[in-house]
Amino acid sequence: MKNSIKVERAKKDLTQADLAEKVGVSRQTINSIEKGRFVPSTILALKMAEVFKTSVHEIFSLEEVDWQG
Amino acid sequence: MKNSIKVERAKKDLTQADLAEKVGVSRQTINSIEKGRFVPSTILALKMAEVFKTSVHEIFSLEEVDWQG
DNA sequence: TCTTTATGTAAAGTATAATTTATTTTTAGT
DNA sequence: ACTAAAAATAAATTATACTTTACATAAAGA
Repeated sequence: MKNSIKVERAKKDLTQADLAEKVGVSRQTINSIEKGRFVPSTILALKMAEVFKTSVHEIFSLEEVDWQG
Repeated sequence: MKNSIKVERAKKDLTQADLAEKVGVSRQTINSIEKGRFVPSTILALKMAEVFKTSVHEIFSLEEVDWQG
């Protein structure tokens, strides 16, 4: 799964720590998601969408590999 | 978090088992998510949206309680 | 009634999301 | 070059999504 968290943060001028605080997780969790190491829960994705005032689809998108396995 | 999986399944005439097979999880996992016992991963939510040909937001929505805690 | 299909739950186990603490590396500003 | 903020990463721990197996119930049809 790809994500555009870094771009959305830039648009709103938010640091990873800022975003973490707004959605209620740790700074490292945001970093791990942004780097593609963790797949966030749907609740967390919806919260990010709300903070960025956009849709989940604008932030996260499936890749072919996500349908394999 | 609320969800309208049952309604979306009805629209597409899919059983829990049908949906499970399409998104690659077990039937019990679908049941647990539909009943609100499990919060799905963002990958799973995106797959459901694709199967239902709609958005994650149409299927899942945050409640006040999700922002507490 | 008997059978089949769909659903709801539960317990035990595995995989992984998320936390905490900590260190290192980048980046930006002066 | 120096400093400070931001970002990247890691190890250990905790919480929880998801699987598997299993059983129970309700509805519909033969």
